[in-house]
Amino acid sequence: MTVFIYNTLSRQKEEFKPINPMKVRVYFCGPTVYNYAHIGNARACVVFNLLVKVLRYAYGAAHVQYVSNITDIDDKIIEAAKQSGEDIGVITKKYSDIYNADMSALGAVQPDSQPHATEYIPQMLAMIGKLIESGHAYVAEGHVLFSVPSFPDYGRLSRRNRDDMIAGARVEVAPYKKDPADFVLWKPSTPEQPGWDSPYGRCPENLNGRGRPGWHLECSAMNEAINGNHFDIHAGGEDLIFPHHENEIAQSVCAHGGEPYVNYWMHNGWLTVEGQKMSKSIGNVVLVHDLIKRIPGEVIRFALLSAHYRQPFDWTEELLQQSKRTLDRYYGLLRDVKDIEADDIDVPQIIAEALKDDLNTPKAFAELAVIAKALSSAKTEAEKAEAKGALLAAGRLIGLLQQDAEAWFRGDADVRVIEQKITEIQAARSAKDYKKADQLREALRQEHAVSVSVTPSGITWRKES
RNA sequence: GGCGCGGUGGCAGAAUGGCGAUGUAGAGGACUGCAAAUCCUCGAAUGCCGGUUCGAUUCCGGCCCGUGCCUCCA
Repeated sequence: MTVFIYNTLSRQKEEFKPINPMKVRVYFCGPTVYNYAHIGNARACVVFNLLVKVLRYAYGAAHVQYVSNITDIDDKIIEAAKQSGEDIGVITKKYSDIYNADMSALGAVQPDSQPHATEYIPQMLAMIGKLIESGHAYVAEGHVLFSVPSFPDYGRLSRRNRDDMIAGARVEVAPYKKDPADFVLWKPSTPEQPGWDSPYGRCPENLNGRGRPGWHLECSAMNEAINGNHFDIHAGGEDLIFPHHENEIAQSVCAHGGEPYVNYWMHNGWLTVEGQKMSKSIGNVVLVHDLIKRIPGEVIRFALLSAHYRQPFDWTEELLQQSKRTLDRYYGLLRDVKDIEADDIDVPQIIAEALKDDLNTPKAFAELAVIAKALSSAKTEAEKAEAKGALLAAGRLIGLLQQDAEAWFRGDADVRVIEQKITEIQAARSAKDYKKADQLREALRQEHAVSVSVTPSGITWRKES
């Protein structure tokens, strides 16, 4: 039952104690939708999706609430709209749909709730109102700013103090900030920019007071509305520790009279591509959307989970190919026992324990390999049924190996045509006309990218990728 | 400059105060008309220097190397 989680707040692995075990609440910082999701976005999504699966396994599916947002108002989106000439709503709809489709392809389940920032503007304004009232925020030149000195605990998550931040600041401090560390809750919009009516920022340039939220505010407001003032787990990439999550804590705690915000903060490690930082300027951004055109999503999922989520992770073509080979092997084993009914058993405890121990997926994968070994070397039907059951149960929890084994190897091949050729090969082999059989095999490879294997129980084939 | 993370066999990647998993790649063998798959066997690793200890890869200190955040970022 016990789940252990590495908590960024304490920088230690801790036993997870839910506020209410009947309703464990998890929030994962979702994407800003103005572009395709890249493999780094996918890592975070897949990892914390697995966390939700593991929590559901431990606490019961009905007792875990998984919330992940869509940021659909942001200056980057405004910029993208200007560039493409498309309406902001069109862009955000398009890319949030693509995001969800791409993540589904990686076996990520949809969150129970996927709030959009623009649906929570009234809640954000209400929160701003509370912060101003309580002296934690102030209005200046059309902006509303959070007053960092008003929150003594500021910096606890990211372990930095204000003096350090000011000393290391690389950006010029906006003149309207009372304190250099203060951050924006609300900012004025020009007539062309999207904006919502607000009591703030009425000035000669902005007579109607229209404005838009700062980046950090949405998560605080949406969590307040959906997860409550105080909930269990908040997750995201490690780059979000500062300033995003630090600021969220400040807003939420101060808006709620000092009530704690989140008990466990989880952050996944950064990802590089072939040893380099992924960046547009290098041109090595790996998009999930492109990847799934040539590789099964399950292979990508396997690759992403092959390293521990907090470790730095290098995304390489070799890793991808190795992941493919491993899954091929497992599905091959499952295909060999396709006529044996799997025992209906629970997830092997050693695997469940590994996953409950701060998502130790490499350990879980190692044990998966041990089970696969047991399956491949099983002698009796009973042994095979048991090992098959264990492999499938473990795969179900991790989100792997749930496809039909035959279908896995067929890919997009034309089954009828291939099967016809296989029959011909079979006939040639029966007649011991190996030359003809080999010619037919070679033809299948050339024309259909299909490789044929002869096994004691018959001929199998697979589509090569 | 401030804060943080990492350095384990060719590669990937866990764990651990005392026998260092697992996968992959490699070598040999079995099986096979051939090939593939599978099975059996094998070699191969804790960045450097100190300290604590009977014993350190693990704990502590220093160093080197790599890397992230401090500005939008998963």
